[in-house]
Amino acid sequence: MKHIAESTVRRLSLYLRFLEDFETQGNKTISSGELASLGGTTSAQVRKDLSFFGSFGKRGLGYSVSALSQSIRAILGLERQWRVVIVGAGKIGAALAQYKGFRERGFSVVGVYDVDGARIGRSLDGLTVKDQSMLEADITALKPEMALIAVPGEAAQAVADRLVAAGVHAILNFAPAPLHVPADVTLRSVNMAVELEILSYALVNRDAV
Amino acid sequence: MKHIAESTVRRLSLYLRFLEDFETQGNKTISSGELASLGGTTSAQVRKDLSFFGSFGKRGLGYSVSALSQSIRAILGLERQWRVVIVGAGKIGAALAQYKGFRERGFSVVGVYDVDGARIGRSLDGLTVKDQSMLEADITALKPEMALIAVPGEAAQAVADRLVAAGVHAILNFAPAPLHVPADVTLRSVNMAVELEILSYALVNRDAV
DNA sequence: TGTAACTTGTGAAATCATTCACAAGCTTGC
DNA sequence: GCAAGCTTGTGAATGATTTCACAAGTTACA
Repeated sequence: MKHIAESTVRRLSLYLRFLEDFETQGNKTISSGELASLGGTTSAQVRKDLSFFGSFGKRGLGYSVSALSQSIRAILGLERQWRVVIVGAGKIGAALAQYKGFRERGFSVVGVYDVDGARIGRSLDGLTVKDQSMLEADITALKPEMALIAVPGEAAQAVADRLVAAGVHAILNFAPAPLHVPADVTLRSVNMAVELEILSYALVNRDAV
Repeated sequence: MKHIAESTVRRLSLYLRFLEDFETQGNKTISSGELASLGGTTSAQVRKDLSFFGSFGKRGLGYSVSALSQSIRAILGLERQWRVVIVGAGKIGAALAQYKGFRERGFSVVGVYDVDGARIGRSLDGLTVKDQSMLEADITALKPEMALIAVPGEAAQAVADRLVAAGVHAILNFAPAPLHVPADVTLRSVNMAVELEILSYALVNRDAV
C-alpha cells in the first residue's frame, strides 16, 4: 500500500473516538460533514482520509457508525491487545501506568520499571514497580510490543537502546531528549515543554497565527 | 510577518534545547549540519527554519551558540515568565504541576484546581490544590496567560469555556476530547491514546511506514 | 415511476513544506 | 594577499497534503 501520512493516521484515531461517542448516543449513521465538524476538519478531508483505505460509505446516506468504527479499528490495528511496558515510575510514569484510557483502548500495561529503590515495590493500580534490571528478562518473557519511556532526559537514550536490544519495535518517549533508534523501530516523542513553547510563540505572534 | 508553519516552530523549540545542551558542553559555535543531526533533520531545513526570522549565522563559521539560543528564545517569546494554571489535579494534572521542566523554561504554575473534595487542599510541590469555584477569581487576580486542562473528557469543554470567558488565550488540553474555542484562543491538544494508536498503525503496517 | 435532496468517492487544482543547489561570504594558513 | 576550505542564506524545484468541484449512487416521497 501507498505510504499514508501521519496526519491521516492521527485523524483516523480521532474519528474513531467520535464514532464511539456518537454510537453511545444511539446514532446509526453519520455523514462526513458531521464527522468533520466534531474533529474541526472538513468533509472532503474526512472522505479523502478514508478513501486511502477503501470505500466505507453509502452515497446519499453517509457511513454506518458501527461498521466504520470497526473498519478504522482494523486499519489502526486495534482489534488485538497490545502489551506495553513503562520505564520510569516517577510522576509521569506513574500517571501513565494508572491511566484508564490505555486499557480501555486495548493497550495493556504489563510492567513498570525504575532504578530508584524508593519506588521499586510500590504498587500502581495492581502493578508492582520492578527494578529496571529485570527489564530484559521481562521483555523476553512477556513480549511487549511497545514501551513508554518516562525517565529523565539523560537516561532516556540508554533505556531506548536496551529496549531495542531486547526486541521492542515501538517506543513512545516522554523524556525531553532526542532519541535515536534503528530504522525498524518506530519512535514517537511527546514533549510537554515544546507544546507550551508553541503556545508561547502563538501568544507573542498572535497576528501571524 | 508571513505565517510560520507549526512544524517550524516545533523544530525551533527543539533546536533551542540542543543549543543549551551544546553550550553546557563548552562549545561556542555550531553549524546547521551539527544542529540538524542532533534533531534528526537536515542542514537545509535548519537554515530554512531560521531564515524565516532573519540571518543569524556567519558564512564559513556557523552560528554562535549563545547568540542563536538568545535569538530563538526571543522568537518563541521565552524571554519572559508565563503564568500557567492547571485545571484537574488527578494523576496527570498532579504530575504536570510537579514537572520541573516547566519552571526551568519560564513557565510558572500559579494555581491548580479540582472539583474533588479529596484532592482540594492537597499540596503539590508548594502549591495547594484549590476548589474549582475559585478559578475565575484567581484568573482575574493572577492573570495567567495559559491553562492546562487535565480533567476527564466529559468535563473538558465546560472547563475550556470557563477559561476562555475568564480571559485565558492559550490552552493545552490533555483531556481525550475535542475542544472548541473562539478563533482568538490558541488551543493545542495532547492525546496519549492517539499517540499509542499511531504506534499501533505503524506496527501493523511496517512495510508502509 | 420520477424527481428532489443528499452524500460519497475521487481526479485535478491549489496550497504548503521540504529539499536541492549554488552564489556569496568568512576564516585559516601560507 | 591569496587560495583553499567551509558554511550560510535563499530562489527554484520537488514532493506532500489539502481543498475543490462534480459525476454517480442512494433515499424519500409524491
